[in-house]
This record gives sequence, C-alpha cells and structure tokens, in this order.
Amino acid sequence: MKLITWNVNGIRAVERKGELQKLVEAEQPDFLLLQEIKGTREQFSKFLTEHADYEQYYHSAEKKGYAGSGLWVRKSVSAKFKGAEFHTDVPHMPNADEGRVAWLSFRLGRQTWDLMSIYFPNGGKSEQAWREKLEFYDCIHAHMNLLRDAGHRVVVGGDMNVAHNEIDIARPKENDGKIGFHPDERAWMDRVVGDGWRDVWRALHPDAVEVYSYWDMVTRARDRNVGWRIDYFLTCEKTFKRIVDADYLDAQMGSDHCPLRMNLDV
Amino acid sequence: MKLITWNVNGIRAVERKGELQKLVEAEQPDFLLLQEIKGTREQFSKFLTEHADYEQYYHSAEKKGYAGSGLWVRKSVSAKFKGAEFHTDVPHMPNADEGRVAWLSFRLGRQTWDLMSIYFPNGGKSEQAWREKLEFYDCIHAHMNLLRDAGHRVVVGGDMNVAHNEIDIARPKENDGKIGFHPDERAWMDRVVGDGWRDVWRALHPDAVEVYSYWDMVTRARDRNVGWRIDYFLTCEKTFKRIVDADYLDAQMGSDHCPLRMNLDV
DNA sequence: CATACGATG
DNA sequence: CATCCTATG
Repeated sequence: MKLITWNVNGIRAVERKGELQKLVEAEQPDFLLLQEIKGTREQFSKFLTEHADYEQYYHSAEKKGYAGSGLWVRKSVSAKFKGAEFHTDVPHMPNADEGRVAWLSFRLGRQTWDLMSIYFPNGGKSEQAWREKLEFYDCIHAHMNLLRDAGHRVVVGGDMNVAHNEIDIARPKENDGKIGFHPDERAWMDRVVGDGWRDVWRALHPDAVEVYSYWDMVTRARDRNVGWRIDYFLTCEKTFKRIVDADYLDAQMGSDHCPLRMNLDV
Repeated sequence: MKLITWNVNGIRAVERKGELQKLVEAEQPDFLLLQEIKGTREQFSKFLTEHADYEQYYHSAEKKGYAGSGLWVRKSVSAKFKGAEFHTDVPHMPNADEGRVAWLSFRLGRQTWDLMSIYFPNGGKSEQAWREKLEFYDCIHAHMNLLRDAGHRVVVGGDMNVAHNEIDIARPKENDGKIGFHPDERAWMDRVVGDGWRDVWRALHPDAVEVYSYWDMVTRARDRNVGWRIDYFLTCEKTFKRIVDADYLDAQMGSDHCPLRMNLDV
C-alpha cells in the first residue's frame, strides 16, 4: 500500500504546471494526502474531481483561496473497504472553518483504519494564530490517541509546520525560537513521539541529515537545500510494524514543499 | 516633431515585456504621451525615471495601481524650450486624484505650446462614475478652449474612452448606447469637432475603415480586429495646419491599446 | 484576458 | 517568490 502526502501550495497551480499529473502517473499511489489546496471543488477541473482511478475528497476553508486539505483514494483499493466514511471534524478544533483535516475511516478485513490528511496552522500571522496553533496540536494529539485507544490503525500525514529536532532543519541556530522551530512546538513533537507515535521517515533513517520537505521561496532556499523537515507521516506502533520504506520525493517540483511517500505491507 | 500617445495598461508591464523599449528605440519620438501607467515614480525602474534621452513626467493616481498618466520629452527637444512647466491640474476636474492629466506647457520661439496627455474616465464602474465621465469631458473641453483663446498651440492626446462615429467601431449596432459609444459621449466629440478642434487621424483619413486603437482582451478581439478607435490626437486648427501625417501603430503589442503617432512640421 | 492590489505563507 | 483574492478595465 503506497501513501503519499504533499503540501501542494495551491492544487490548481500544481495541476496547471503538470506536476500533479506527473506525480500521480509516476507513483500511482493508493492514497494521496493533500494540504493547502487553496480552493473548492467547484473551482476544480475534472482531473481533480472526476478522476477515473481515484475517489477525491476535499475539505475547503470558508475563506476563499486559503488553506484546505484533500485525500484521494485509488478506486481499486477503496473497493475493498467496508463502511468507509469521510470526516472533516475533530472535536475541540480551533480553525474549524479552515479545512485543515480530511480524514477517511474504513474497515479492511476486521481492522478499522483512520487515515488523516492534516494541514497544521502556520501560526505566524498573529498572537491569536500562535495560540490556536498550539491548541490545534493538542486537539490532534488527543484525537489520535482516542482513535488508537479504540483499537484502530492510525496514520496521520501532512504539513505539521514544525521541525522536530536540530537535525530536521538546515539552520537550527538562526531559527531557534522562531515559528516552526519554537520550543513549544518541538515539545509537542516530543510528547507525541514519547506517547508511542512514530515519525515514520525519521524512525527508518535516524541519522540521515540534510533531508528536508520545505524550502523558503523568497530566498530561493531550495537551490541551496536550506530547508525544513516539517511534513511527516505519523503512525501508531502497530501500523509502523508494517512499514516497508519511506522517502521524501525531493525531485518533485511544483510547490514549496516536496511530497513524502511510504509503503505499507497490508 | 514626432508625437506618440499610448495607453500602456501598466507601464511596468509593457517595460517587462520589452515592448516599451522597442517602441522608443524604433520610433524615437520627441514626445511620448502615456496613459494608464498604474503606478508611481517610486515603483519605476531607471529606464522609466532616469532615461538618458528623455525627461519623464508622471501624474499618478492616489489609489495604488490605478489609472495615471505620463509625458516624456526628448531632451534634445526640451533644450530648446523656454519656461517649460509641468502641470497636473485642470480647473473643476472631477477625479482630480486619479492622475488623469499630464500636461506640459512651454514656449518655442514666440509661440506657447500646451501638450496634454489625458486618460479620460471609463465611466462604467457606477452611475456616479458615468456622471463624472461627462463632467470630465466638459472640463477638458472648456480648458482646451481657454488655452486656445489665450493664443496657444494646443495638442491633446490620449485615451478618450469614446468612439466618435459608427466608422470608428467594429460593432456599432451591438454597442449603441453602451459605455464608450453612448450618444452623450459621441455628442461631446461632435461639439469638440464642431468647435474647431481636429481629430487629427480622422481628418487625414476621412474614409478609412477598420482602423482601431483598442480591442477587448476578454474576447481576444484583436485577433479578429473587432476594435474601437478611442485614442486620439486633438489639435487646434493652427496646429493642424502643421500636421504631416498620423498613423495607428497597430503592430505594437504589449497593451490592449495600440499607439497613435503623428508628425508635425514645426 | 490582463494589470494592478493585498493577505498569506 | 508564489499562491490565491478583489477591483478595474
């Protein structure tokens, strides 16, 4: 089972550039988790809404052109699901109108799976936005635990807008305390990992350096690989045991983020 | 003496495309009258503000990125001026904060010249805008008369946002009564011409058809030459006697308008 | 369709 | 630097 998560920075933009098509054709993922779709289904082309091979779910922000998330499932895969449900609501979530969660729940055999595509807030807009980012972290963490405690297999993929450790960021000193590398955010990652959740790619590559998923466009940081690893797959232990591999697709262009892929032996 | 008037639809855009440079190098006009510059001097490049061969005057709107006019004078020409003054104010003008007039007054020999670059209002935004467009017409007409009555040689060039007669528009029937071909606007042109002002190009080419200066971008009307002749040079009789020729430069790209050129034997 | 703007990242 | 938005023509 192949899963990819990608912050597309405008799904219409990556489609216009042909980059989304390239990814889908080359990888043919079973699940594609999307963040920052920046639009609504009504604004999207048939490729994004009536794909022959995928069921395409979106959760758009109320505010036009802002944030939003999505989740595609290969039809040949979803055909095997029982009782599949698409959700967008997580209890006690701030920013509930910003379309940050696209969540598919389904049964496969006797197991219930929860697959969540999440675009965590940036939090740099205002003091209020920063407080809501921290709330958002706790809200998601609590919900992940709840699903796991119910015996589900849980996968959370997306742009978490935080680099966990110094190894996950090109300029740790310069960014210490800044949005995206603030102690309070890093402490959340610590708590989540300490709580038994696995940062899949890092767990498989504990010592790998200079691997990032986001680069600042203003400074053309991608040219020099001055990046941040802020896009993750997090899974419960039981799911992690099934992981085959995970890789950042850093050759994929079209966005200021690159996709993260993982394969699962289900 | 070569004069060109051009509604550039954003002077930074025509510069970025290299089209303004092409026009200036190919034509080397003595005067270049500009409309819809859409910006301020502070936003402009050295090419637009510190040209080796031109003095470059601008009148920008208060509202950012909106309207505005300009006037370039070849330095070798302005060197012969006495008492040159750049003006932006015309008495009783509505829309006085929209930068619609860039006006150079100077003496050459014993004669005083007034050369005005004017971007007339479109008037289609609201009822209020329509009323102000008609006011603007009268304000300009009165001012032209005033200068002429003072014994000046007067040239007004710009986007007048009205097609005078059926011959001046590709689809007269469909646009009858619409903004830009409304009886009240056409009547203004009638009054101005009846008052001794010359529509220079039309006076030289009374029967020429299918010659236009503006084409709708939405419908890609330029491909089919479905256009409007709304950019003019108007001169007083005494100036008209000195006109050598006039032509619309319809091969000039970069804007939704093409430039109008005229040569004057001074 | 195209040039501007402003918000957001 | 790049995605959206809206206003304007």
